[in-house]
Amino acid sequence: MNSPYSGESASPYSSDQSIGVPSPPTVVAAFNRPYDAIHHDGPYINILEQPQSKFRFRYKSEMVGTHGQLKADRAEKNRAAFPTVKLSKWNSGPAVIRLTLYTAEDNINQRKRHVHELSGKNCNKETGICEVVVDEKSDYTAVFQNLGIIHIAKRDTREIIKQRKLEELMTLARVRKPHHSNEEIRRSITPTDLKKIDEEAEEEAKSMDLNKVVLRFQAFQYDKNIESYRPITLPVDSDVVFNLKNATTGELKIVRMSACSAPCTGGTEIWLLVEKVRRNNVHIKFFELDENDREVWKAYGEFADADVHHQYAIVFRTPRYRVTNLSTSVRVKVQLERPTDKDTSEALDFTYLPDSLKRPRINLENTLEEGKPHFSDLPPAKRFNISSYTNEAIDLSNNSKLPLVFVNS
Amino acid sequence: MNSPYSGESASPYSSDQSIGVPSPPTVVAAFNRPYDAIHHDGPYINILEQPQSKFRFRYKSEMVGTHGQLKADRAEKNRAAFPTVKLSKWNSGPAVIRLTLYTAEDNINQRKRHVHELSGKNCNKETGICEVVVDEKSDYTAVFQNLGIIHIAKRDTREIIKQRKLEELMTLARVRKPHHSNEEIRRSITPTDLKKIDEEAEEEAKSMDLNKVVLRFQAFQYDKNIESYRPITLPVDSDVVFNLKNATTGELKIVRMSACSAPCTGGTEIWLLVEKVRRNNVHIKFFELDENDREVWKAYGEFADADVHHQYAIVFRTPRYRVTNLSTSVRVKVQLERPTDKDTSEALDFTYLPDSLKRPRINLENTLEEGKPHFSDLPPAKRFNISSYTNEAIDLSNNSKLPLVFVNS
DNA sequence: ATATGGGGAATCCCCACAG
DNA sequence: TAATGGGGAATCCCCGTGC
Repeated sequence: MNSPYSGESASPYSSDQSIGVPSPPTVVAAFNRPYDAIHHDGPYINILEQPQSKFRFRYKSEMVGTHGQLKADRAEKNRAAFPTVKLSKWNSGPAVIRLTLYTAEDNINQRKRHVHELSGKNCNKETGICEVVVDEKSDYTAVFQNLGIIHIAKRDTREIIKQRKLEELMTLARVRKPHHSNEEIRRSITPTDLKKIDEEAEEEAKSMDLNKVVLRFQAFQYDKNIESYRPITLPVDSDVVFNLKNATTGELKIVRMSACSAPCTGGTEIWLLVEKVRRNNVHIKFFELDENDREVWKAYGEFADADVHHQYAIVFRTPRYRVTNLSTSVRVKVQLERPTDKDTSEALDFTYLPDSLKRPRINLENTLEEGKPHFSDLPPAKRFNISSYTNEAIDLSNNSKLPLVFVNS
Repeated sequence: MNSPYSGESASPYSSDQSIGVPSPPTVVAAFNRPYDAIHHDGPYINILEQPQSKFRFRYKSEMVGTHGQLKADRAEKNRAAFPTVKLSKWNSGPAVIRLTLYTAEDNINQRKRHVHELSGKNCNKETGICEVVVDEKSDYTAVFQNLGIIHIAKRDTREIIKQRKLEELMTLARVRKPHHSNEEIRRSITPTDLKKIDEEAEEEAKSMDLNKVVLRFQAFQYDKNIESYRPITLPVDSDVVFNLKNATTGELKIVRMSACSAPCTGGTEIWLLVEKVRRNNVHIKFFELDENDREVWKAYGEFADADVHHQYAIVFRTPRYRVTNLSTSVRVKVQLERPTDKDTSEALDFTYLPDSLKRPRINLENTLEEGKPHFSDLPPAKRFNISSYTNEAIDLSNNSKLPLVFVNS
């Protein structure tokens, strides 16, 4: 009954902001843009430079040496820029801006403290939290150079979350019962509390996406009266930062393409070398833009699961173009597309050629050996599209869905 | 001075066979074939079925459930066979055949006990050693069904080797000083001994190849006089078993090839999808056999490091055939070849075609857009080999050594 | 050397299929 | 309903390149 959980507020997280400091801020931002806060009378944090959206998170084991810092989204290769925030509508002396990693749920209210940590200058090695002082001299602006994101191993997440929850619970209890000794505080935590924490930690660990984070900023000032820091702004979250080394959030890229034109009738086999994709989570999109860059047509390359070779190569067939009676060739675009997050690779040029059947047929059969199929055995779209010795493609995997053109004995 | 290391024999391993049992056998085989042992008067172990040469070693963490056993080298998919040995020239009652994993140095005398363990029926969970009883009923033959090879993580090897050496040292000391108490034995091991063990373990761990093992067999019989087992044969090693899940020892395989014929003049670009290769450790070998299966010609596909895409794809150019004035096509073979161990993939058929320049030229330039190079700009070997829209290959990696045919804007 | 980036090795997890 | 085989995710290690 004297469990900290059994106080008047349903959740320990709902306690008011004005006391618990410098434990991590837990009230989530109701806004993400400075102008959303105009109705709010006090100071606020203004994100001047968003972090880059793709960045490789590093494991602790990779923390020997250094591996480059999180840059600003709009950083150029020559002119580096870094995540930057400004404390606005504030001129009451030095303040601390605290930066903590949070989870990246779409619904801001569901975001929680992330297990991942920040590394670099101004970052606390224990907590993985970064704090910098801003003042008039710096125009109340904090530039976060030298940030790294430490990828906490999945196997450690449950325990870390549990410890943090325990910590929180004890802090809360201390606030509620300032006259109690540490020993009493510890004993006030019941087995039921512990069980609850265990379960919550389990659940949170399981649902935490280790491949995205947001940076949560909040400003604090030292208050002599309470001899500690208290928040002077609501927290604000940055855009999502995705882990670059990951097939579901990493960068989509076509590294090499075996051909960049094909007949408008479709069905041409093309080979792609790509960066880490997941066979069930990638499409090859062909599309056409009008002069105003509006998409006027799109279609997808065709391939089966078995045509994706170990996340790094895709053998597919071109889709038919929207018109098949072209008299001149048409330039369109191709790109990879990832259904889960709608992300796309850079788009490459691709040329649709007039229907080859309308061009003079050339008989090359005399160059074929006996025992090989004649061109006329092939589907129309293939019949002309390559000369004898490149038309052949053999497939030794026994689960390919595509018909073979030739089979080796 | 009373260190076990300071006894008369230089190495603790050189003590005579007749005492130390059932500690693992340590004297290496002087022979590997039964007929090598004919001059040897006593019983010997005869390997009737060698183990398969490629097998996936499994980590302890993979030992939930089962993943198939080590088969015999000549096992068919329908008719499974297993590593089998026979105790020959022996008819003095039941004996134990012990199977232990050893390292696979070419020089048998350098082989050491391997850190990897055996799993399955008859295998000791602590030691990873397998022992089965043979007798007249079984014709003194042991069939090792149900064997798995447990891959010990590299980070654990040093400590394991160290513990084993310590164990050995204490066993040796006990044999030398049977009247001493365990406590005394332990104290007889000096810091110098420990240091030496540490260093040896470090060195052995570093040099141990975790991707190959041999099975070492030796037979033992229970001796009532000494109340323990003693060896009745020399040990014999099986052929090497390579870890299948490894780029330097795993199976070489061409999964898919973009074309299986090209002109004899060489230089045709071909794409391969392959299983895990290492860019600096793979060649693409073209070769020709005469009617007696003697190799009469070979040449290698040309590619740069950058043409190997993440261990799974290779874009290369065909070598010129030994004759370039063919009037009919010639069938040769292609296969992957791994320099380090001379291993090769299955060979595929490949056809060299008569020089395309001798065939009628076909002008398809009217299908090309302006701004693209004309065929005549291409090297001769490329000029004819594919029609306009498949001759294009774009390369977006900025480190490719090969000239691009077209470059996207 | 040290800072940055990146490839892939080593380890671990889990799915699909054929019983 | 466990035995088999295999792909790839998660973790970790180390190399080439440019100060």
